[in-house]
Amino acid sequence: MPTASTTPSKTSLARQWKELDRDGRRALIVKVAFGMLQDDGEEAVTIRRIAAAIGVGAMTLYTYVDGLEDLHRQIIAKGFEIIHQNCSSACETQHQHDDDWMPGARAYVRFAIEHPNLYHLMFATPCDPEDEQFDQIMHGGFAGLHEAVRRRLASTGLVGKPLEIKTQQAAGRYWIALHGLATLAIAGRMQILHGSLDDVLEHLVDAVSPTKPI
Amino acid sequence: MPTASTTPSKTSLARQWKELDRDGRRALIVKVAFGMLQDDGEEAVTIRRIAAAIGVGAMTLYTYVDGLEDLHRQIIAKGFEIIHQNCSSACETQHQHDDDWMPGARAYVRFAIEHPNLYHLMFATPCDPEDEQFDQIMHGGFAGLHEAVRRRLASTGLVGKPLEIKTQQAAGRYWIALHGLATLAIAGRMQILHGSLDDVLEHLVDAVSPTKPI
DNA sequence: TTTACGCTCGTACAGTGTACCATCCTGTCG
DNA sequence: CGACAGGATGGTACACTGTACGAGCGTAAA
Repeated sequence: MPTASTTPSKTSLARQWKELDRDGRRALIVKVAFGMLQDDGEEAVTIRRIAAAIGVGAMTLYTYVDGLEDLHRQIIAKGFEIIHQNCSSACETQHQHDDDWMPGARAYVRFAIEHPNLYHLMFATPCDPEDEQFDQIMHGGFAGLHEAVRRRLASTGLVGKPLEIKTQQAAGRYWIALHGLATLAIAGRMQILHGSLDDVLEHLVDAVSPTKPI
Repeated sequence: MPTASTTPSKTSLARQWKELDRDGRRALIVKVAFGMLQDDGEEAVTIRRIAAAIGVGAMTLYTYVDGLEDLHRQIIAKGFEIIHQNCSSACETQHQHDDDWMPGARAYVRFAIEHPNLYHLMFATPCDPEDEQFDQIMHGGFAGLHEAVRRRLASTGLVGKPLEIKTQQAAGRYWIALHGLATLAIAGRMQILHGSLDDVLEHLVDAVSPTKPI
């Protein structure tokens, strides 16, 4: 009885597990947890459930992952990789001189809506400024957005000299708007706004995109 | 040894409890839970802990509250009341013909930053469109924001006829921006943006505020 | 062969929400 | 005044959670 679910069978996972080395097993754990987050929500991501899915004792996971929080960090890092990739490729597909801000914005919001549990985990998990690993991940994710904004501004002639701070601030506002829309949409709070999500997004991007030289 | 904590002593709560009627006890439970959320975070809001704080058995709470989810709903409703009140009074204090959008925006973001756990609970809790109680609460909260935006637009002459849909959409964008900033600030993600929070807020509000007649 | 080390996981502890049900208290009726 | 009914109370229990501890194991080095 094959199902449409992306979850591999337990026996398949057990076979994979046996053949993998340390890093591979670590990756497999994250992958399984990732799938569970996607399919069943954050509360379903449980050490015992993951272990059972792979076909291994619960305590075994602790040999490869430093507890549930660490596992969450791994999932978040993977999430930032994906969103970075999605938005980058969405920006690439348009012509360089096109000043259309929408494809990247749409890719961002679509990612959030298609991965609500993941997006929530990525941004609702509080991170302390001391954690340099988290800082690394965040900067990596934001760097992609900033780069896209910088190039777009350059292509439209809105920025002559490389005013890093200014473009970073503009990217920040862009990000804030996208993030606000994404989180409200995920939480099911968009129904009280009139108009389709795409319309809202378009007007929002229009409002927040720099139209004067900065 | 008096502390600065807002948490009343257990004996005091037990005394209150005895003197209260059904609704009063229900309100007391929500109040205690509210304080715990504020002081110790969402995970600390526990049936057993609340019951212990009041000095009553855990199962007793179920006579007044329909489980933890219902309790969360009560807290969320209280949160919307407060944010509505804060933003309204902030908007009132400025002159009617003043087109400054900042006081209300500042009040909104300040509320979120001063009540991070509450704000997170209010907006991260997914609500299904069927739940009309939730719908009621949401509409109440948003109505205040919409009203403020509508009056401001009217005072600046940007809207002649009462174009409800348009002003509601404008209010939606305003809200999305504030919400995005608030959630990123709460999650500690603002450090990678340059400039103070107030600067970011000012530029953001400037970008998202309607400047042409709509 | 002996020793050492890392992987595995059964057991256990301290939590969680909450269902069930015996007890008790209180208000009402005979 | 006594008896009964109904709601409030909370002890116990079940199914979960994360994870600490330590015993058993296979493999590799000495």
